[in-house]
Parts: sequence; C-alpha cells; structure tokens
Amino acid sequence: MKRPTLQVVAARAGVSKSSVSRVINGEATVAPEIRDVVMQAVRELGYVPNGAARNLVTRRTDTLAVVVSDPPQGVVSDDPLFSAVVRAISRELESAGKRLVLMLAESDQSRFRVEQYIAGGHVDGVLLVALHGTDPLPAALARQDLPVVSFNRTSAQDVPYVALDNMGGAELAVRHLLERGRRRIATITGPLELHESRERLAGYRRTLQDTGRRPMVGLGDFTRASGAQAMRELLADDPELDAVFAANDLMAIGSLRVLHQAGRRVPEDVAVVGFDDIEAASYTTPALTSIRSPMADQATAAVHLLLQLIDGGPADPVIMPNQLVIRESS
Amino acid sequence: MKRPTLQVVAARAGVSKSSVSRVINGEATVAPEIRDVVMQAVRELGYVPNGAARNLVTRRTDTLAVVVSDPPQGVVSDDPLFSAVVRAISRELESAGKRLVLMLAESDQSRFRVEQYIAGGHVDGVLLVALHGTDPLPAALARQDLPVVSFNRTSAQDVPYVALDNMGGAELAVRHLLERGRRRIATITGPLELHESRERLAGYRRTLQDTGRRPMVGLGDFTRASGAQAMRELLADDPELDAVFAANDLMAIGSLRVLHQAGRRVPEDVAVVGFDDIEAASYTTPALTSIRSPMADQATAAVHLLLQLIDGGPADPVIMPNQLVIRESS
DNA sequence: CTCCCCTCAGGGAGCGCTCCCTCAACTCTC
DNA sequence: GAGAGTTGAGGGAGCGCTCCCTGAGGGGAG
Repeated sequence: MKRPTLQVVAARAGVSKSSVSRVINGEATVAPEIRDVVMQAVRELGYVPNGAARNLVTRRTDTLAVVVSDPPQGVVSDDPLFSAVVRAISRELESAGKRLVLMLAESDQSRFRVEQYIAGGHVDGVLLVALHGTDPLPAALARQDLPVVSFNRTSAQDVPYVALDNMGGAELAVRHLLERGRRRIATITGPLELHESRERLAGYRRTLQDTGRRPMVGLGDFTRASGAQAMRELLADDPELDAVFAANDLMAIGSLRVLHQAGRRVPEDVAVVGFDDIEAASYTTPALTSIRSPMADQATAAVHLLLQLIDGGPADPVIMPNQLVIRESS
Repeated sequence: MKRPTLQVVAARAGVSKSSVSRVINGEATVAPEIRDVVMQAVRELGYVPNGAARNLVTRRTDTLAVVVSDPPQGVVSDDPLFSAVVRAISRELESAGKRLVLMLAESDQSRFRVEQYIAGGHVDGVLLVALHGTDPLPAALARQDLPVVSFNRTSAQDVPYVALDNMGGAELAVRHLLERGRRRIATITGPLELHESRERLAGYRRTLQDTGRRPMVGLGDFTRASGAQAMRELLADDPELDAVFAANDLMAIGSLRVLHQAGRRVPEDVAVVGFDDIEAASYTTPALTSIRSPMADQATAAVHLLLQLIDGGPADPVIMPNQLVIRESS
C-alpha cells in the first residue's frame, strides 16, 4: 500500500500540485474554497508529505542532533542527570516543532560516523555535550558550516556554549562550610581532563586561598568508588579534617560511607557537601547538602541558543548560576 | 560554501555519476582503478552523500524512532533506568549503522505529531515504550505499515514486544521473603494503569495465595512519596507486618524512611524488597534487596527484534528473566 | 577468425517536493 | 470603458541521488 503523493492529492482535489503545496505549507495566498477542497482530499487520502523529498529541496530538516561525546565508561551518559537533560532538550525541541537525533560518540569510529552524518545534511544544527578537554569533536563540528552549540565550554574557541558556573558553585559550597565554622576543608575532584572538574577545583582553591586556609585535594573520577577511595586517602593524610567538598554527589555518597566506617559522624565530626543535587542526594543518611545544577534549565537555554543561531541570531555564551541546597550532611 | 555533489565528484574523477554511486555504495562490479580514482576525488572534495536525496529514491533512512509515550509526570522518562535504556539502544543501533530519533510523546498533540512523523517516511521502524494500558499510540502506530516493536506488552495485540517477566520477578521477591520466615508480607503497587504494575501485583498475589497467606496491598504510583504514604497506611492497617515488597525501588526507598521513623528496624522487624535494582538501591541504609531488571539487555533485545523485523524476519515476543539481588534490607 | 556472451561503464529517467515564473481573471482608476 | 495593476492558480524545472537499461569492449569457444 503506497502512500499518496502530492500529485495524487492534487488530482483528487482537482487542483494543481502547486496549490496543494501552498495549502500544506499554510501560505496565505490561497482561496478558501481551494483550501477546503484540498484539506478534504488530504484527509480522505491520509496524505502526509514525504520528508526526504521536502528536505531535498528546502535544505531544512527540522531535525537537530544531540551529540554526546564520551568514552564508554564516560561520565556524561552515565550521569544521573543525563535523562533529565535529554528530556528537557526533547521537550524544548518538541515545542519548537523540531526533532531530535541522539548520537552517543564513544569511540573514534563513532565520532567519525557523527561527522559524516552531520555532513550528510541530515540535521539543521548540533547540540554538543563533550566535557573532555582533549575531545577533537567540537573543533571538527565547528569546521562544518552548521550551527553548533556546546553544553559546556570546549577547547574549540568559536563554539558558542551554555555552561554552568562551576567555579561559583564550588565557591558557594566552600563558603557554606566556612560559615559553619569548618577549618580543615578537603575536596574530592572529578577527573581533571574535564573542564568542569578543573573549574570546580579552581573554585575550591580560590575560596580557601582567600581565607588563607590550606587546600587538601583528593583525586576522584566522578564515580562513587573513586569518592570512597579519595576519602580514605584524605582521612589518612589528615585525620583531623572536618569537612569535604566533593565535586559531584556520587563521590560525596561514596565518601559518606567511608566516613561512617571510619567512625566519623556526619555532620558533627565531618561535614559533607556534594555537587549537582541528583535525586539520590536526598535518599542518603544523612541527606546530602549539595549544589543544585540547573541542568534542565541549562538544556533549555542551550536549545534556545541553538534555535536562535539557526535563525541567524547572535551567539552569546550563557552562564547558568547554581544554588546551595542545605540538608543534613553539613 | 556548497557541499560537493555526486556530479562534481564524477567530473573530477573523470567518470560517470553511476560509477561514483557504485563506488560509494560498495558495489562489486567496479574496476579497481575506477574505484581508486573515485575515492581520491571523494577525499579531495570531502564528499559526503546527501541523505535526503538518497532516502528519496531508496525509501530507506537507516533511522529508527524511539517513541516514549508517557504523561508529563510519567514514570518512564523519569525513571532512573531511562538513561540506561536509551544508551543501550543507542549503542546497539550504532553498531548496526542506524540512527536514533528520540520522541517523547507527552500529550495528545505530541502523539499526533509522532504519528505524522512516522507517516512521513522519516524512519524505517519504531521502538515503542508505552506502559500505559489505555495508550492509543501502539494501535495507531501498528496501523501504519512500518515495523514496530514495543518495549513491553501493549493493548495492541499485534505489536511484537520484548517484556520483563514482571510476574516472575514479583514471585522471586515474595518467595525470598517467605524463605526468610516472614509471615505478614505487604506489597506497595505501582499505578495500576500500567501493565507492569498489574503484573507485579499479580505475581505477589499468586505467590501468597499458593501459601494461603493474606495479601495486604498499598497503592503507590512508582514515586518515592507514594511509597512512603502507602507504607504509613500499611503500618496503620497492620502494625505487625514483617515484610514489604515494593513494586519499584523508589517506593521501597520511600518506605524505608517511614519504617525508620515508625521505630521499625530493617531488616530485623520489617524486611523490604524493591524492584528494578536502580543504582540508588545500593546507596540506602540499609542497602536495598531488589529484583534486578535487565533493562539494558531488554533494550538490546528489542533493537535486535526490530532490526530483524525490518529485514523481514519473524516477530516472536521475548520475555526477559529477572534476578534477585540480596542486600541488607531482607 | 568469427560469433556470442559476459562484464562493466555511462546515460537518463524519476523519486516527491518546492518555488519561480507565467498567465488568466479580476478590480480599480481615470 | 479601456488600460494598468493586483491577486492567485498552474506549469515545469530541478534538488541529489539510485537504478534500470543500453551498449562498448574483451575473452572464450567453435
């Protein structure tokens, strides 16, 4: 059963292809009676325009690619916030009448496939999530002349972005701990190849430096296990530490358990603050104080920026502010 | 800067369009020297075939839609497993050389848009996630003559599916509690409009009935808050209950806190078993015993089934078995 | 040596749509 | 009432590709 074409609809309605096309595309210069007879035929035949044919001539696809560039055990797509981000993007595109092609680039080969796909004219623009500082994809995509917006700062200079205020968030966390009277505040970092990890670390460093305190840095990689491991090391280095700022919630959760096992009470002996405010942060005992990253808002803003870019608008970067959510752990 | 076309490549290589097309599509009947000269030209010009033009004539798009049909506060896309499922699907499609268009259908309007899109010939097949029993979308999509695979059983009879063994999983949970010597075993259900909630409840019921015990049913809706509320009611109804099987982990986590507040020790006084084995299940105190749903495997299986269907293969439903993961809460 | 067959490159139609251009039919102005 | 202007329908080219068909050329068999 073949789908009806414009031609068929035109024949049925007794008008020309052009008129049907005009009606379908909602052009103003169509007489009401022609519009009615065409709509009638469209309904009767269940006509839906063929996308490929339309794309071919208009050069628009109404489709945007969301490219997540990340190693297989990567932090992005494993992130508890991943689904929130994807949903926010999806909703925003839906309301703009656009479609979303999701591509996870987990290897050089798939990165190549992404490039090919983008070059194949399948999409009108790209929303890029590539946190790794050395990722070659941002630059590669920027070279194609297609609108690209990054979900964070990238090494490619000329890619517009919407980023979290990671440094400001870290500052918020550390100030909060200082205000609570903590004096020996350690941090557990994310993997330092990632911009956001470095920024959060920098925020921690700067805030401590302002008050003349000594930084204590444990290295993590955003996983729960790495948070636990880093906590053990930090405790061994300084058994007297009285606060930890973890660069994400998963690591904070990992450290909670280690602190418990080491006989420290949270928050009495050691205060803990995480980052991201994932849902699990409120399930822990004690519930975790965290920096809420407005990821959904960030996603929405990124989509807006991209759509604006596609319409030929300006490409001003956006920085999203964070918010401290105080719970039991501090 | 316009992208080069087949024509341009042909001119550069000094051969015909047809030959270039043959080389691009890897046909065997091409002389090596022609292949070389074409590949050379392709490389020099950075030629990538235009997708729309190709689709238009081949009627293939190498693109599959993943449609998640769910109300705005729906359970599916809020589910912690959502991202795992999406990633598994994405990987599987990537390795099959296909693309993924993700569509969230959250309203009647967007459901209509989905139908239109599917009818527009943009995709080769549809992977449908629609848990709601009354959802009209499965039937609507089944009417289009396009391969459709559902991620669970649907009300549309003729849609092939890959489903979890929900009943078997519930049975596993309840048997486990019985073996631990529990005698008053309550359950907290998911929203009963969902197939899977009903199946999990039925599994609970059947297993208890087999041993002549009385069922105690609290109604939830898969959210943590609803789990807490149901737990309060169950405790009020029967302060002596000694075990709870929650139809998902979020509700189990909600009930843990209520039990703690009510002065019950877990697992000494009341054992708790969840369902899904989300990551947060291992963060709780005590860590949660749960039924592990092999969601990623299910996703992979669904993709396989769909690809097989597209190739004209058979459409035999698949049921995925579950596994009991025993932790501290039981 | 001739004829036939087979291999493989080129030509060209056509996929379904948009959009430009033409032209018919009115309306308005003087 | 005639000419100019305006409105809106129809015709047809062409987007970039695939794929069928044609025909050139070479090899093998008789």
